[in-house]
Amino acid sequence: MTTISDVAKVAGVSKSTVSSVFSKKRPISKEVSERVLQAAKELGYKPNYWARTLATKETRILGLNMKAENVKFSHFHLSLINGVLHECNSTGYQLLINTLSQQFQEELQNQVSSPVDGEILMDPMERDNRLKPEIIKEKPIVVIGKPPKRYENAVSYVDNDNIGIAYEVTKHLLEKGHEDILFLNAPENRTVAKDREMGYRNACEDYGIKSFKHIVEFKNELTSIEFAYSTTLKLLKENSSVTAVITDTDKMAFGVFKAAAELRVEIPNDLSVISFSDNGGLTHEFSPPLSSANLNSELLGREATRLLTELIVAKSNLVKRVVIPATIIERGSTSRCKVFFEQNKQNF
Amino acid sequence: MTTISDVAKVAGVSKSTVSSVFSKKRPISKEVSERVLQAAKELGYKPNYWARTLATKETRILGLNMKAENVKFSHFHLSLINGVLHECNSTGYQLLINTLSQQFQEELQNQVSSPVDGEILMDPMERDNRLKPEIIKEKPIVVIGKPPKRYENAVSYVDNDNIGIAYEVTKHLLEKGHEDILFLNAPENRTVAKDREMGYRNACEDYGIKSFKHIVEFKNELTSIEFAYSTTLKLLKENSSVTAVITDTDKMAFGVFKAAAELRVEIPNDLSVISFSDNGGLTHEFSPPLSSANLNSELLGREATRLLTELIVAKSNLVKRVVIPATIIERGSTSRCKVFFEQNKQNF
DNA sequence: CTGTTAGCGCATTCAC
DNA sequence: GTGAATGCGCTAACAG
Repeated sequence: MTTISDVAKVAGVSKSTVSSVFSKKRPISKEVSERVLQAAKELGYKPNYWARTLATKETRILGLNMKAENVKFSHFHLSLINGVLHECNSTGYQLLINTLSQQFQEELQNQVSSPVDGEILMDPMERDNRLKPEIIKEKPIVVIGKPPKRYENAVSYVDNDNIGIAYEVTKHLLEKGHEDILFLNAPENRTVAKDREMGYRNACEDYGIKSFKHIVEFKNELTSIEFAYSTTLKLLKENSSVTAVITDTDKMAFGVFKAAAELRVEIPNDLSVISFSDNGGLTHEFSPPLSSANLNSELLGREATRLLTELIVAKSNLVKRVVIPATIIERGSTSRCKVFFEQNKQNF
Repeated sequence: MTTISDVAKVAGVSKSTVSSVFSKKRPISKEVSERVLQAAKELGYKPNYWARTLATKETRILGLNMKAENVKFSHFHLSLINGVLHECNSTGYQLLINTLSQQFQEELQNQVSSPVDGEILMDPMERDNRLKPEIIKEKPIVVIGKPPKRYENAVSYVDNDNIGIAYEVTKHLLEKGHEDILFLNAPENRTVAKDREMGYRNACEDYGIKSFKHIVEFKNELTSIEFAYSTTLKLLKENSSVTAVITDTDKMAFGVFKAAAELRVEIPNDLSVISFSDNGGLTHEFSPPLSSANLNSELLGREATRLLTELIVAKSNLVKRVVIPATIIERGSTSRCKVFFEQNKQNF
């Protein structure tokens, strides 16, 4: 490996001159500059990333931190990353993906400061040990999704309006005449769960529905499909008054479809199904195709990155927030409530 | 920022002792170790990543290098990355995604050695300036796909058996009685193109077909969909003897479907279509669903990572190669050749 | 088992 | 414009 000293020697100049030629941080005469470049080329010299970093405290690397539990990228992550990379590319940052388990990182040998200038945190949890006052102060962090309540004013984040989406999704069903809507929400420890529950409840209340007792939390022993399947199956058997289901993800919806098929309940005729997110990119795989909200994940990624680089460049410790709009896409798994319209036949 | 010296001072020991407590690279008495840890905790100390790297020459970061032109991750990349991350996770590496344009990286201010221990190179091209003798010798590199011929024995790579897949795909059509098969191949500058052409030609020859003149290279001014659309349209108009099309990607197949629809040519009755790859994850979006090869991209990513870490750990400069199997998945866009079977009716 | 010393390769003062 | 000296924070080799 050739170093800056080698180049300096060959070019007959000092190390600091070579440094300046590459960094362009102070003017160098054209003549000297060319001599240095020539020497560098001959020796195959490139400034050493780590040494430079150690001196400048800047890595020009952005981090994307995912919990190792969900190390599998879904469709949601895919387009989110596309958004992130798009921004990185235009600002000259590289992206470091960190999916190492908390356990691994906490082992003594692996305890190291992070090699990034700032970090995007995905999938925030209610109790998330990636978020601590010490850590937040160390370097810029942008959360994607809603941070735990105690950090809401302490950390910047980019999120959808989950309360609003949940409201709209529920309203979508209510306006089709559904009055008994099952809501299969995200696990309780995910920060989105509360917002979505609130949107759901608000909509029900606004439409005079009192039976929003069907909120069910996901149990971690089962996969989300199994959970949705067993819960739906049980409910449909016990309580046939349920005419619509809202699921947290398209994966969950698979479980609902499976349960419905088993009981010969037709979708959407007998049961409407709609999902909050199209994380898995599976909406088209259903028959009928699954109605869902579109969370605009590419924009989520883009704005998070933009915000992060802004904080880095400005060396700012401001706390900012960006809300990304979401839209509902009807695909065929939701329809008017048969029961309701039969009961109210005389009114039409 | 607190450093190792601060901790050493507070704990009343030397720097190297503190270092060893964290790295565990030499035994430290329990008593001292606890005192150091205590001090570290009080001060909020973590070893500095870049200082450590500068001293050890190890970053424990793997690079994934994509050309910036195709900075958009497709489905193919998604599962490939899942494979890469899976491996990273079990070996404790982090993943640095580098999509910076060649142009950016070549500007003087941005010239830096790479911050990774080794790199995976995607989408190799015939003339690829990421592959040069100097670079290859610097640190371990694993190419995904086929490297340019002159580097085939100089660099490790993981690839599908593209000749074999192309042969099988073509054979698949030939055995259904198709004798005039259009092949919309990848752009000439992509290294896969030659292998696929060879497989196609071999199959045609083995089946006594001489009209394999329909190989068409993609022109860069158009999108692949436009290219496929216009080429197919033109050909179907001029030369209706074409009864089957092989496309490089599922995206391309969209163009074929579009052209067919416009001419009221029915798929698969009048025209069979099959794609080499399901890069876009779109195969199910077609009606009928698109038959295609499955390139096993997750395995591609996993094996590439495994190979790379092997080379890094062994400090080896061996050149290795891994071939990942692919399979053909029939989905409905290919069928027996009507023309052929009508012509040969008497034989059945 | 622990301390001392000497770099790792670069950027950044401060002189000239 | 350029050079010399100093330090970034850590590990490693040697010594005890």
